[in-house]
Amino acid sequence: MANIREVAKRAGVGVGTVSRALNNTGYVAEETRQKIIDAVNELEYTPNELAKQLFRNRNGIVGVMVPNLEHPFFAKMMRHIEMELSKHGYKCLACNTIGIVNRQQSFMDMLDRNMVDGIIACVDSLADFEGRKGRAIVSMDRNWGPDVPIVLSDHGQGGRLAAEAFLRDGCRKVVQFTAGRKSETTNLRHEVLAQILQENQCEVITIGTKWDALSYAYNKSIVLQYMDVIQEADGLMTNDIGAMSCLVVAQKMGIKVPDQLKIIGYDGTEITNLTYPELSVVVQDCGELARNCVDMVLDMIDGNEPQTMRKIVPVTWKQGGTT
Amino acid sequence: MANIREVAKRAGVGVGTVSRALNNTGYVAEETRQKIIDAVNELEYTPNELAKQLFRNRNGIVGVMVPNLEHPFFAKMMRHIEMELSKHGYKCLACNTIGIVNRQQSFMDMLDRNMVDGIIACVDSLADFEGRKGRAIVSMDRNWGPDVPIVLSDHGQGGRLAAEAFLRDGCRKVVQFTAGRKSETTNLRHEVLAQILQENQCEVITIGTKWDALSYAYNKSIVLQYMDVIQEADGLMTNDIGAMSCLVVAQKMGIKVPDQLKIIGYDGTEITNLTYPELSVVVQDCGELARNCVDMVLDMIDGNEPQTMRKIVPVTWKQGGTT
DNA sequence: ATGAAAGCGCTAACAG
DNA sequence: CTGTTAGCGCTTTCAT
Repeated sequence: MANIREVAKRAGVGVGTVSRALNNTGYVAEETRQKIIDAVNELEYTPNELAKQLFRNRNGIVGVMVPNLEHPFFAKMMRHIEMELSKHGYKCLACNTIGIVNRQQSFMDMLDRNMVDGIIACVDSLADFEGRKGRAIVSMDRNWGPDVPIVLSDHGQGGRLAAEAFLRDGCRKVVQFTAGRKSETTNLRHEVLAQILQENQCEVITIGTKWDALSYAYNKSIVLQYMDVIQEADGLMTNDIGAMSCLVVAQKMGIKVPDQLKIIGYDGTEITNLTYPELSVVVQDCGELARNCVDMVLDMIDGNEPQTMRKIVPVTWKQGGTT
Repeated sequence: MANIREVAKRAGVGVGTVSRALNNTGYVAEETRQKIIDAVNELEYTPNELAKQLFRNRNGIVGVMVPNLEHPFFAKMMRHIEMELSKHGYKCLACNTIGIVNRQQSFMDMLDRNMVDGIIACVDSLADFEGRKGRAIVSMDRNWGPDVPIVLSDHGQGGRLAAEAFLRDGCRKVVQFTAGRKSETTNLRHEVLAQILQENQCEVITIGTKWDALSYAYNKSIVLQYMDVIQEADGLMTNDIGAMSCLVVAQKMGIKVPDQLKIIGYDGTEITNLTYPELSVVVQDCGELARNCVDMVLDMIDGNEPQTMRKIVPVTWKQGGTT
């Protein structure tokens, strides 16, 4: 645990010279540099990042909040965000917000305490954003008001793609499960789906749930609870997990998919490859979402105003065997 | 961005007093305390954690390495580890190691640079552990040699539970896909399974793969590649994703599960609820694994020797519809 | 009970 | 080219 002063002493130079040599900043004679390198090796010196961080008032860490790290969609986002951050030399501090009171607030506080340089938040409520205008915060897929830039999928397009698939298959009565709060940006998919289907004389039943809790058991219980509604429908759309739950329950009850019921998953995470038939899905481009979140937050950390307050990323359709 | 000196000046006291008041350390008169609190509020002062961290030479962060944050098992571990760390006031720095060269090494370096107080590693190779004896490193499920304490599931028991299920169902020929390197602790499950089955006149075919890459596509391609072998078998065990891939492919080919083929998943992540029939699985207790990893690493951060170099956590059997 | 002062380990400005 | 010095913002003796 040698420090820079010991290295300097051993090399017979001043600490400033050591710092310059090690950081390649400013001039240092080749001979001197070599003496310093030797001293570093002999002492097994490694710079203390904590001291650098204090000096710079930065620590190169971005906090990433999601409701649940285990949820396939958020896990995927987290993977992409972490890799993208690492490309830029940043580290990723991960945080589950569900199930821990005040977790979100304490995470936001870390910005003030300089424990993170910025935050990417994929969570619902806007708790404690007040007074943090100008801080490096980017929201993923949730509207936190006019002061927080948001990166999100084109859910209007998502709703349209799903509607077109249902119409293509001649559906007359489609059920959709919505998640979380009304008036969320993410509910646009359901509004667009309903509008397009209704314009085409297809009935739409919209059922509100709180899937976001991501209890697989809860998902299934909801499906079971509404099974009578589903049985009378010929189409269904909800998030991946919900859709897969429906598929399983429908199969168990002898409903033929896709003959009697078309099912569309929203998100398109990898797990939708693991059913039979494979789920037809609207795919969110997590790589691109992550890239935009990271670019924006790093730009803000550098002190710039957000280039845009709203970045929309296209979604794609992936045909499976359930439509 | 007021600092402690400005607060002190405003309150008309010394910085030491402010520090003591804010941290409840040492005496401070009620009247003085109040003046300080007022100053804090007026200035909207928040302590700079970076400075505290330098002083303590700790930052309250534990690095957690996994191959892939998106893999259901590692995502589950990450969730549990993060929640467990947060219970103890620690933060979780997440890291994907797959697909980025030298990622693991640079993560290990962070220990030396004081960028993390400790590391929980769920990765294969032992790159760069050399010379770090005594550092706060805990390994999850991988043997990194005698100097690194390890927390792992009782894979012997896991193999036994699976074997018993196959025998109960009268299997005569069981295929198992092994993942990653030979001689891994995790391969014990396959050895025990093979031994028990063979003792009971049940043939065992062991096929080595590199599932760990966690490409769902790769999983499926492997299953397809060995489909002729699988078709002649009446039992199959591999990790959750592999097992689900098999289930899908088998169903697609008209193989009846579980009548013609019994399938057992190893890990027991939530996604195994999402097939029909639900997968029968050996469940790893990620909560308990996480608790032990965290307890050990925090203990080591406190400067203690590991209480044990090997902590084994029981697994459980969960009966699904595929056996 | 409190203020002054000495660091924590590093960087950067400044004078030579 | 290099050594010295003054901080970064905080905590903690140590007198008083």
